[in-house]
Amino acid sequence: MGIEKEVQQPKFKNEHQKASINLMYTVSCINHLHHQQLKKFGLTGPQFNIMRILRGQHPKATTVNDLIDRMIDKASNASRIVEKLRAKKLVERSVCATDRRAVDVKITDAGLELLSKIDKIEHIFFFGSNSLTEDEARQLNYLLDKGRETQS
Amino acid sequence: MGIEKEVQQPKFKNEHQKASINLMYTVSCINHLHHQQLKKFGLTGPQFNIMRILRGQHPKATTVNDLIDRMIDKASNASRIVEKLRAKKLVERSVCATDRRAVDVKITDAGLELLSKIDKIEHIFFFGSNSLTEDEARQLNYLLDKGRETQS
DNA sequence: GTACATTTAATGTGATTACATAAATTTGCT
DNA sequence: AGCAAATTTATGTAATCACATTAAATGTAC
Repeated sequence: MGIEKEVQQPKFKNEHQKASINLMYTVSCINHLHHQQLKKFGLTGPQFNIMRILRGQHPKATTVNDLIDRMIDKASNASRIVEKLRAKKLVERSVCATDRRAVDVKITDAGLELLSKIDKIEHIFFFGSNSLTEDEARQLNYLLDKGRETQS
Repeated sequence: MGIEKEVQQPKFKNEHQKASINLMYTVSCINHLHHQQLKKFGLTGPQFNIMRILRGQHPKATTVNDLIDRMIDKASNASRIVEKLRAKKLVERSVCATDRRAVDVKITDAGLELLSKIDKIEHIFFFGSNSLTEDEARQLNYLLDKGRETQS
């Protein structure tokens, strides 16, 4: 269904305004889907995002600051999210050996195991995997990168 | 800057996964920008969204239920957002004449005036207005609509 | 007309977010 | 070395969100 129907707005000022609303609406749909599915595994979206980053670095540790840099939503509260994950024994936290201000975070075996379960619904993290061709997805990535260029 | 650099992830499993992350990252940027700018006018993003819907219907009233249907993020708490706007005298609320369960919401003159001020930074609500051509924005809209098709 | 299900909005709640601030450590300068 | 500035993380707080529940009005079947 086109965005006009979804938000019941028949006309937009221009394609750029429509794109702005279309983007926000699309991501809202994605987030709701992720939220629903991740709930079954006891994770929130930001928690899952951090877990994915940590798995990508495994077996190396990642500092909280690195996590912030790599996170999709850089404003979320990384250290409190890490604490939630630690309480669930999905990550370990330790003072960094070379910089005692920093905190090294590592995914645990239990964390890796949980992620491997979530891998079974991996397709929900692939946007348009059933409707867009690889080329179309590539084109979408190109347009997003280009559109972000002049955002301030 | 491409999404690989932004989230420091050199490789993705496929273009669809990259698109998913790219979408979420892009909208996170948009939201932060909107948040920063709207703060100056004392509005949050969802509040502004509702105000825009009400202006579009003006001078007709809109029920809370209609607002929910039209909102970009349909899960946010419409009636509490309306109450915030009413407290600022930007909207009026009245029991619907034909269905006393429903609540009619109307934008006030003060609300319209505030929106006309925000119109001066309208360009921030046009995604990629300085970097994407009209055709490219149209293509982006096409890909978003198509990609959403098979989301569940 | 009555009883029961449905619709519509508001509210209670626990969790999360945004933002400011604090505390500890490191860096850089002289 | 000594000291100010910068960096890194954690925390306090108010606002917001997700979700379940409640309350009121309407619709429907008999």
